Amino acid sequence: MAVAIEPAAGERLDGAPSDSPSPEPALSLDRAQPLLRALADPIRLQVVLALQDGERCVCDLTSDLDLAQSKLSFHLKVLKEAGLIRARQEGRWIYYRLELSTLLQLRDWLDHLAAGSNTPAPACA
Amino acid sequence: MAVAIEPAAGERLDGAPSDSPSPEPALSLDRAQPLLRALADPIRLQVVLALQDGERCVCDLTSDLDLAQSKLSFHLKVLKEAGLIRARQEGRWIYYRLELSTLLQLRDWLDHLAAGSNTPAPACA
DNA sequence: ACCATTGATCAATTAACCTTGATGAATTAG
DNA sequence: CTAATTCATCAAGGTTAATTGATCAATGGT
Repeated sequence: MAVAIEPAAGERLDGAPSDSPSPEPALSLDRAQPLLRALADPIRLQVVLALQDGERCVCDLTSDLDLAQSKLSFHLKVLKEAGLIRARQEGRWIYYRLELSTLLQLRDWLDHLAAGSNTPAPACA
Repeated sequence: MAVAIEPAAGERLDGAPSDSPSPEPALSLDRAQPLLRALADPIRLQVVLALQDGERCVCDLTSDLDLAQSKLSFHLKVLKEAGLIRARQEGRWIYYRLELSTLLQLRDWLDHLAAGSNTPAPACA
């Protein structure tokens, strides 16, 4: 016993204590796996990084990352369906932005995974 | 059998507040991506979960997860090459265990990614 | 209305990955 | 030594995912 680690859900960025804007729903294995898959691609990671500083329209991303329009669109779709980014239309441009909460949920999931890794259990034959 | 599992490199498992802001080496994009890829597979995630409670030999994992020996071996190799697990031979059994620090590094990387996500930056045309 | 631009979608090819079954190396029991 | 067990590795085949080029819908300017 004494290993329960449920409290922290949404907080613990760096020093920021503040309040809790979102308790983060806590991810199940089935939900974490698709997120990992969506992030497990060099292009999609670049996209996510490019969105770190805020929204960007597809046209900008295309030139920033030097990608074929079709290619970028494909990866944006994967990220969107995974719930990692969100689209917003304005005029004839479409802006994408990170879905912070999803990223945080994944972080928390990894955190639990690591935290839940306790000790022994050897013995085989 | 002692079975001590590293004193933990990342800290902040459960209650332990401790200090040291970044005990983990800090992951670069190039290093985080292969880790995500290695985890982005249902079987490999199962393996990781199965190792949460400690070391297990391949034979046990095979029956626990009901996998063909060859198949499991393949996925163990992927995880090992990614640095997420480590093998230890004892007699004619090979025990695998989680490489906690790698998992923590990835968590920290995600944490930075999320923490570094500010808001503004619209404006396109 | 017409045309240019933005971006999504589709079909076909290509590439990456996973699975399977067989073989081989190392270890241990008889 | 021989046989059995544990596990890694390899080659072949199957499956899924990514890339490419073309087409289409929507928006906005003229």
